[in-house]
Amino acid sequence: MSRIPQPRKAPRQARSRHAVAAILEAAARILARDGYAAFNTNRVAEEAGVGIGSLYQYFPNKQALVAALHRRHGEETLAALDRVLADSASQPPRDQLAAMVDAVLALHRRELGLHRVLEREWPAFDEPPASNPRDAALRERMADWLAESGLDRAKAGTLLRMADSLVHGLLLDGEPDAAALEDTITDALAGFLGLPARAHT
Amino acid sequence: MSRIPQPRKAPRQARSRHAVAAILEAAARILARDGYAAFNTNRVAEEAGVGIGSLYQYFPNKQALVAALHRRHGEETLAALDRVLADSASQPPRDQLAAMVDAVLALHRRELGLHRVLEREWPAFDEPPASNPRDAALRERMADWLAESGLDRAKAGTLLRMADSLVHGLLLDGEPDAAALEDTITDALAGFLGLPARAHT
Amino acid sequence: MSRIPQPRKAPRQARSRHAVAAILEAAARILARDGYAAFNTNRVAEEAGVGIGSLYQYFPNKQALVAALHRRHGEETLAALDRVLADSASQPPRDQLAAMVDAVLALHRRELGLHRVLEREWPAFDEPPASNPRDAALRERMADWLAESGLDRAKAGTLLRMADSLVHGLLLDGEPDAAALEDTITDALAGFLGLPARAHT
Amino acid sequence: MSRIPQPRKAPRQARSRHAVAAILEAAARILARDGYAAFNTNRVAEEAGVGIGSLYQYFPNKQALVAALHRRHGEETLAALDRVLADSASQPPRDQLAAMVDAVLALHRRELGLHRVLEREWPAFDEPPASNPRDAALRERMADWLAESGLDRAKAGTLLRMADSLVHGLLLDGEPDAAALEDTITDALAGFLGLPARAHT
DNA sequence: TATGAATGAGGGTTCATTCAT
DNA sequence: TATGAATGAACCCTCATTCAT
Repeated sequence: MSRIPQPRKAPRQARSRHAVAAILEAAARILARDGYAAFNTNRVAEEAGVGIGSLYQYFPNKQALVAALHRRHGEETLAALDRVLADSASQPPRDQLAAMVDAVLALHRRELGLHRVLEREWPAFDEPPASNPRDAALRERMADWLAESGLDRAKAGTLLRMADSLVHGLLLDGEPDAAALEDTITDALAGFLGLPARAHT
Repeated sequence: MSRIPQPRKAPRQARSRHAVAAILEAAARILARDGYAAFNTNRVAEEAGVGIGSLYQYFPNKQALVAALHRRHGEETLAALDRVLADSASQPPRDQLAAMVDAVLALHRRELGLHRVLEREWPAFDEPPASNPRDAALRERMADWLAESGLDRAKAGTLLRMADSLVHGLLLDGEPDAAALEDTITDALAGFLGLPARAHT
Repeated sequence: MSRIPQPRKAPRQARSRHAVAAILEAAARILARDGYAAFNTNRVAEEAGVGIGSLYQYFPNKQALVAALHRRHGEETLAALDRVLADSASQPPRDQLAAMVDAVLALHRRELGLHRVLEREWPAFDEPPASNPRDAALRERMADWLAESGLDRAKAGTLLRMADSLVHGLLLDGEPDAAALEDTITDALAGFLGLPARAHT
Repeated sequence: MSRIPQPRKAPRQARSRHAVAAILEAAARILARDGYAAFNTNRVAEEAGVGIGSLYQYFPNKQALVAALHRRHGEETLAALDRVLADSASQPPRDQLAAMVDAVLALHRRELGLHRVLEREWPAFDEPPASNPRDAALRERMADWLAESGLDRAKAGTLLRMADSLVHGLLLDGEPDAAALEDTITDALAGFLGLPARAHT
């Protein structure tokens, strides 16, 4: 119960890669549609159109499935932020921040149900969720951006966790009228960073 | 799986009230100490020194136990905020906000493990967590305070969820050096509310 | 995988004692009739007319079932030997030995199939089978008898293992014509102990 | 579950013979090192450096693997006894017997772990273990020796089973101080055969 | 009212075996 | 001929809940 499990073997053949993808898709679908309570390995295998044995050939246990989903989400987030930073290089920090919030929110809106479960019902692992290479890369990216913007590098970690918490807390559980969410979150993050308030709203 | 279950009967006799309290204590203890995975009704009854049958006399099912803990937490939060508002009636909004953040953080620091589980591993119920009388009262209190402080009443709901998200996201998963957490969260909330930044830190 | 499991709880009520007995009976029956391959906990529970959950209330796992059967066998053996020694106190060692062999063989003939499995298919536990209080008592009894008979106390352990091996090896796998088995085994044991050969055969 | 399976095909080419040998080696190694619980066909194939499909080309099923190991052991025993009888042709029966016991014990001491499993955890087959050509040859050899030594031919079968039981029962489960095991077993066998006790010990 | 023995659906995981490549 | 991905029956065990006492 101590290590976050890794995929058992890297799928090398085409058939395998397809199976792994199908399993992950099915897992995400079930998690999003029915919640963690309905998420069991037999169901995932069935929904993936794969034998239960095949599932266990690529994932050593149930947790590894969820871990893989998490990993995928982290990678998507990293890619999105990189894109945003590249596209908004010349803008003032306040606007860059807003653009990043926009991007992350868009990412989460795409798979609301899944992220709700991923965030809220992740069965407790021992390891703090933030101690993986993806999150480290994310932190590094943010720290660089903060420095370039004349802000405090050291706030990167807290900024990320703050953003994550707000996205999940406000988007996932929020009322459906959460239209101005981008502004809401951006204002809060800006407040934390000490950026000036928007001119007027 | 559709309604949040209520306690089956109000304990009217002294013995009953004692049993209910013991059960709730045991539940909180197990959740805090061992996590949701170890939280099962037989264990709770045993730890409470009560027969499993008795547990089901006061709680219709497992979820009702967790719901009761949530309720208790909501009530403590409400009481704490009331106290803070009464004590800081004459201060500027920024300071009142900081005092409230302090109080809520103190509340959570007291039972870190429990709140982590309560927040993160609460099995999905259908009902949005915010639709109960306690949360409504909390929202009302905040709305009143916002109005008195010359701010936007309508932001009460978002403010509360934001505060909750940040407390959990930063305190519960945070690094141990979370000393300046009060300032961090207060700054973010102030940013959201449009309050001026602190003079300097 | 290191300790031989003990019964989970001592059955205190009449109903429980009955359940435990039924489970043990069923386990013995299945082992004897169908072998270890067919011995699974669900089948045992079914054959015992008991829910699988009840089985696990009294036995922490599958091995504990087999261990309990072993224990029972050891106790029966001990009782039988005590009886024989009491009944043949005045006879010469050679005859006492023969009487003991007779008794043990009779014990095994009663439940041939079960003992075959118990002896041969016991899934490897880490603990050497002989390190339990029952076997210690058995060894003690034999050592005393050897001393009283003017023989070497130290041979008790080997004598017992030798007897056990021969009973199982010759009776359980033996040809059906194993009529003179008593003499065969007694002669071998007597040979080991240095007792004079029978007058004539 | 009714017939002891034979190797599916005799390996005629060099490559095949090598594969079969590697598989058998791996099987013996796993059995000796990790016990029957860890003995599964996929693991054997992997340890042998062979595809699981190849394993099933030479062995129709798992049992065939164990059967082959048994066969190998029988052949080694037969060869060893032949050698001993040839070398001790002129000695008295008692000494020849002791020499045979020595040889068999030496054989077993070489692969203690393996034989322990082979003897104790062999999953029940229907066929009595003694009804194969190797055992028949062994019995024949013993019967001839008994006759030459002026003893009862008919005791060959029992003698063999007795020897086998004692070797396994005393050596495999025995205490480490089993130094005098040769004498112990020889005395017992001599007792059974009616040979005179050793002069003095 | 309190108890706790009994239940059994359900779920994670293994592994002998097959068969397409 | 050799491979190893795929399979799924089977099995051990948990735990929420009931109900006879």
